[in-house]
Amino acid sequence: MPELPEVETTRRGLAPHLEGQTITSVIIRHPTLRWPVPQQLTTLLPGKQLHQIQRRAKYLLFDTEAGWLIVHLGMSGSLRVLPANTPPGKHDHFDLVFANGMAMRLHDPRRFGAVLWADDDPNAHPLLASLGMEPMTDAFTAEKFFQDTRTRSAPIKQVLMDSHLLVGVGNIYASEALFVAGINPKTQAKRLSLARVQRLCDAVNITLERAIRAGGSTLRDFVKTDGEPGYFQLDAAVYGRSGEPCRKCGALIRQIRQGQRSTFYCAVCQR
DNA sequence: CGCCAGGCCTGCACGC
DNA sequence: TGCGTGCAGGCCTGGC
Repeated sequence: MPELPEVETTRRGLAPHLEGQTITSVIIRHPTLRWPVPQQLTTLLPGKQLHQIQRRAKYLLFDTEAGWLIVHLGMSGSLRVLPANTPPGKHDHFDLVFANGMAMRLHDPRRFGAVLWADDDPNAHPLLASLGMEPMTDAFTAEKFFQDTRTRSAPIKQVLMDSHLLVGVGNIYASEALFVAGINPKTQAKRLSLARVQRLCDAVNITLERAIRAGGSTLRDFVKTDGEPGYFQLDAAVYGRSGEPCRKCGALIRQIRQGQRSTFYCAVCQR
């Protein structure tokens, strides 16, 4: 479920409730998510303060006095803040409990998510060390992405989702950004001109920023006692609109398979 | 029942 | 031999 905008919305929703709070206990109900949940969290974290919540790609980074807790939401994960004594549901695998009586609870039916640990620099963690450029930052430039794609003969849709080049663009936003840029998802990455790469990079930033803004209205949903955390509905231009008319030209939106993933596009607007 | 789902790592085959 | 690259498989559960 979560793509970068959802992860960033989660970060912004959690931060005001948890930053500065002291951790009193850690509850691991399911010891294996995508990878084993480090057992030592239960002894490392109690008594330690949570300074700040940061984000790198789709990883949430919890800066604590003892080190860094790293959380990835996978495809079905969500985090919320609730009273620590709230009875856990079937897929509530992990709690961070705080001195103020609240807990941050990880819910993840498919268990593709992860809870990891880094003693110091989380960006040096093996899973984060080789990540590519962060969109919506100065580090993300069209010139660099242009250089990086000169050897890539794969379709631009798939290259756009290569986290070693650029992070945070998942299956939905890859289709959306390519529509905004007017680029056919089947185009070989290395055949795009610098000007078109520039348009694509702008489209990635605009698409993600717009989705994050849309997520702002859901922030209050991160604190409540029951129900689902309520991710926002994306107002997609092409994603999931197979067979429906393009909002720009009226042609029917097409759905194809690329790398075992669905891609949606308008064959008229995207060349 | 089969198929689909928004992530992302691993391992394999291939070509330079 | 050692890489970068492209591709398939796999992890799980739930909804249609």
